[in-house]
Amino acid sequence: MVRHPLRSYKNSSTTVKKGNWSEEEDQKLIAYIRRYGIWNWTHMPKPAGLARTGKSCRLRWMNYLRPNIRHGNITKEEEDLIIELHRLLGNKWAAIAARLPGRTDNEIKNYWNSRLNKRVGCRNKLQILTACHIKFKPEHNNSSSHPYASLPTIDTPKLEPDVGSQNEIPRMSENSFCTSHGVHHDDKTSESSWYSPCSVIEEEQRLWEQFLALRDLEIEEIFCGTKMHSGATDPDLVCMQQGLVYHSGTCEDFIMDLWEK
DNA sequence: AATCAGACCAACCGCTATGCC
DNA sequence: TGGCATAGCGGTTGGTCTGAT
Repeated sequence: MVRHPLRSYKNSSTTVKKGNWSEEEDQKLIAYIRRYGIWNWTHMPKPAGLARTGKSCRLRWMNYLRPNIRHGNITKEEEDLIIELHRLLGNKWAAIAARLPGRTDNEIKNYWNSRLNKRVGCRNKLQILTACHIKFKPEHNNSSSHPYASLPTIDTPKLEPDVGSQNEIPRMSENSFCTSHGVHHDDKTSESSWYSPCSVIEEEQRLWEQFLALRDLEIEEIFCGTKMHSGATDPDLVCMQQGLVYHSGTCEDFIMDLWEK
């Protein structure tokens, strides 16, 4: 990927180059570091003959030029490890990269943002839906245009109806499914029937409520000292939301303690 | 063949952490 | 203890590539 030399700017008496690195610049940096080592990024560019900032040199070296860097071809094992580490550590790219020899935080971050984020996010949604015990059958009626129409069918454990209440939840069974039009009970022993319709908004609202309930449960579990088992929960946010103060250290320490265990 | 949108990714930027005086 | 310099981290930008139309 080539980046044009965007803009250069005057830094006191010298012009600082920005944008993509040329082969010549790379060689200069490599040669200099081989000869003198890394002693000070800020003051290194000038004696190295580079019209770059120290920051730029450091980034180029760390992400591209230093030995044992591996580029591309992230293996399935590495991918699984990234997903697992991200689940545990969140956006701590440096910490994740430290556990993947030869990979840089920048590469992992890019890989996550461009590929894994969507995939994992989608998978999490499906897990949430699974947890919500809802089964969709999009082909019925006009439901093909429904936003959930593309979702796969999910196994359907039973939900106890909120009998008698105004917001009665339709009874679900192995032969039931829910669409935006309502819950359909497909029982061979009786005629197919539809429970009261539920709008898309109501359905989405219920999904979110159930999602948040699950999240609350998870947060509660964390603060009860049990093992965190899913989701990259931001500990600071958790503290804020729950009005709690993690008094024996920072929230991050807490998460890291869990990680160590 | 031309155009466009989305994916990809190197590099930049701003902020924080750390070390030294 | 405070201030400064430097290193490091994570979010964002923007140029190129690629596949769809």
